[in-house]
Amino acid sequence: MINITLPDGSVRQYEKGATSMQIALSISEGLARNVLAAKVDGEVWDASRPITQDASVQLLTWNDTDGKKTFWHSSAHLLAEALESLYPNTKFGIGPAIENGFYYDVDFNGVSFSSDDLVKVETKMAELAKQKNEYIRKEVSKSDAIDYFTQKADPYKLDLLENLEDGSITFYTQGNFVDLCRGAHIPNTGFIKAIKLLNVAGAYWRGDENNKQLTRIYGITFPKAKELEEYLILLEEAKKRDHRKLGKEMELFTFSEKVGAGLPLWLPKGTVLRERLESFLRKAQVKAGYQQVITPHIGSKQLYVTSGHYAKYGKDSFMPIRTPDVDEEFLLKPMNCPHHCEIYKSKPHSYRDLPIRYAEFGTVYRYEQSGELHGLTRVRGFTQDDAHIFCRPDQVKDEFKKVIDLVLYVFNALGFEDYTAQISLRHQTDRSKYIGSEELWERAESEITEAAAEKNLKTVVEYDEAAFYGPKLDFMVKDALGRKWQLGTIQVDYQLPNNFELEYTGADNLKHRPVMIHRAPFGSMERFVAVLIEHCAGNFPLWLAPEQIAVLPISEKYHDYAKEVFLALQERDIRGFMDERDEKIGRKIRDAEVKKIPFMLIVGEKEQAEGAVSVRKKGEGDLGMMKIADFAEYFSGEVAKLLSGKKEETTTLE
RNA sequence: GCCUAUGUAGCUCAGUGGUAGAGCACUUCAUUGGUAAUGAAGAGGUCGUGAGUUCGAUUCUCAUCAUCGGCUCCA
Repeated sequence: MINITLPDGSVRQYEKGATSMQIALSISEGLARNVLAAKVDGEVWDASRPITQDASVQLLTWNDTDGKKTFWHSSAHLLAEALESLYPNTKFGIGPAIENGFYYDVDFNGVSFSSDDLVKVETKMAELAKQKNEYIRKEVSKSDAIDYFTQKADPYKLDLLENLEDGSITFYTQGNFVDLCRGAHIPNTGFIKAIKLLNVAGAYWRGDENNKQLTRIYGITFPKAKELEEYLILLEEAKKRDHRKLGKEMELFTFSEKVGAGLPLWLPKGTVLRERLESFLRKAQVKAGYQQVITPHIGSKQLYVTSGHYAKYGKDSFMPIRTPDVDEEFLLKPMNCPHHCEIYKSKPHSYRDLPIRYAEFGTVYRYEQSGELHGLTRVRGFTQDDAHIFCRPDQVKDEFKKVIDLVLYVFNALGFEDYTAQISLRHQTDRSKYIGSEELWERAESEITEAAAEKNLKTVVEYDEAAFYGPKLDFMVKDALGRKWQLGTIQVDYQLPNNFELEYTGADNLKHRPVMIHRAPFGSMERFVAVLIEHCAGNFPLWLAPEQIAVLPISEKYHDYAKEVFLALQERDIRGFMDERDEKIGRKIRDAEVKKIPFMLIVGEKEQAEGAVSVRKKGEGDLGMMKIADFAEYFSGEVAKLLSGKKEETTTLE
């Protein structure tokens, strides 16, 4: 007999060789029907795999992340089986589960395949799923495995096998399809009830552009048809929130081929939005002890040679600008920090002066690869809400914590709750790509980690994600389509102060080197606005909305009064427009709703007589009549509510 | 940069080897209205750009630019 510990801590006894499926059956039949796999001592196993010694077992169903992953990974095998039966010469790369679904990288050996062919494959998959073929695990020796794939002439599987150790190699078979696979899998293909292949894309074998490009087929599956329907509706909803679509519709920004790819043009309404965000942050930064600075858009190449960035990124950058007479070279500013270092150097500093915090909404230019450009989230010219903190080594942790406070204040005020804080550290073993001493790195890494812990941040640690000059703490959020974007970032840098030979005079009257912290709560204005648009589906917080009110006269007779109302509110910094078109009120309201205007002010005979407006709130309807001054007060109250409440700070209407 | 797809009016999209159409938006006229679309008329495009095939190209071919979905990269 063996002892099986269940997640609730209870221990049950089973025959040696019992399977997770049998354990599930002993608990309840309903559970057994839903078991996809099991975690045995922390490792995901097939539910049919015999357990031969005492173990802790967690049964996995669709409700567990690992259950879903197993389900999707098994679906990838089903996709491969369908492809092999439809396109017999196909060679297979890898087919993992991903966050939402799965993909399989395949080589069609010259046979053309496009998204039009997906339906055919889906149909085949559904047909194979109905056969309820079991996923059968088999341990094989390395030589047998090599023989099998040599005979099958699959170079990718042979390549994978090279890195596997004899004795740990398993094959999985379902129906007529055999795959090299670690597992685990769901019991049989019958669990897969709803299948959707989403798109086709190219992907290099092993992610290396020197290798052959394979065809990657993305798909998603569900145990119930209804869940697939819901997922597809969700995708549709996400598309409606796409910042590129809303940005165009709401006239926030545009691009022009003539201006150049990846160079956004901010339209008047987008500019209002951006400037509101900037002044919001500027205000918070003044309170936090930052000083605003301004630096030019180009800088001598020598500046970036000094900083070390030219050596690392110069060749991928925009080409240097040359002066006509002297042989001088200038770069479009790819970053603000070297400029700020020179500001720091413009006068001597005492340890008493530190920390010094220079902030700048600095526009930078980077030559991003053409295939990488994407709306406002990935562009070639963008404005960072940058700042550099120059401090003493003993101040790093405290400053770091203050920056975390600032980032959280910004996120709170804007309603971002679903973010991840990622601590990016060095590669665990390979230290070759980093500059700076081991001692400084260790110190920086531990201080970041401690600061995050002391601020109770929920964090994930990622190795090999640090910048080459120091570790960082990044705030990641997801866009409407589930893609993750880095917004805020905080980075410790012991290197740049060295390169620029920054100094301060210590209490000991000796020269010391300050530490730099780079930080940007928004990241870049472009990316932040993009994510914000998707986050709120274009329904911006009242204080940010480019147009906060629409004054809608019932008819031409009340245009003069409407103007009076509009000017009175403009006087109080309330933004908006008058709709003086020759349309009926119903039409004006509809158009204002579609344009996502937060407040509609309807004025007609009654309102004019009483010096009032009829207030209609977007999405909620008629709020009734108010005197103009009362509305202005109510409005300011709403703004204040949005900006306060969540945190200690309050900001008044700007 | 690489692979796949796409590019027609301000926007969303039809369409064809014989020099283009719809809806919305826009303009004009009528209408002066009370909480999600008043009616009528009109104007608007060298069909992304360049070259080739052809009697003739928006349509076919090639190149190029941009965009889409990925890959790689990201100070």
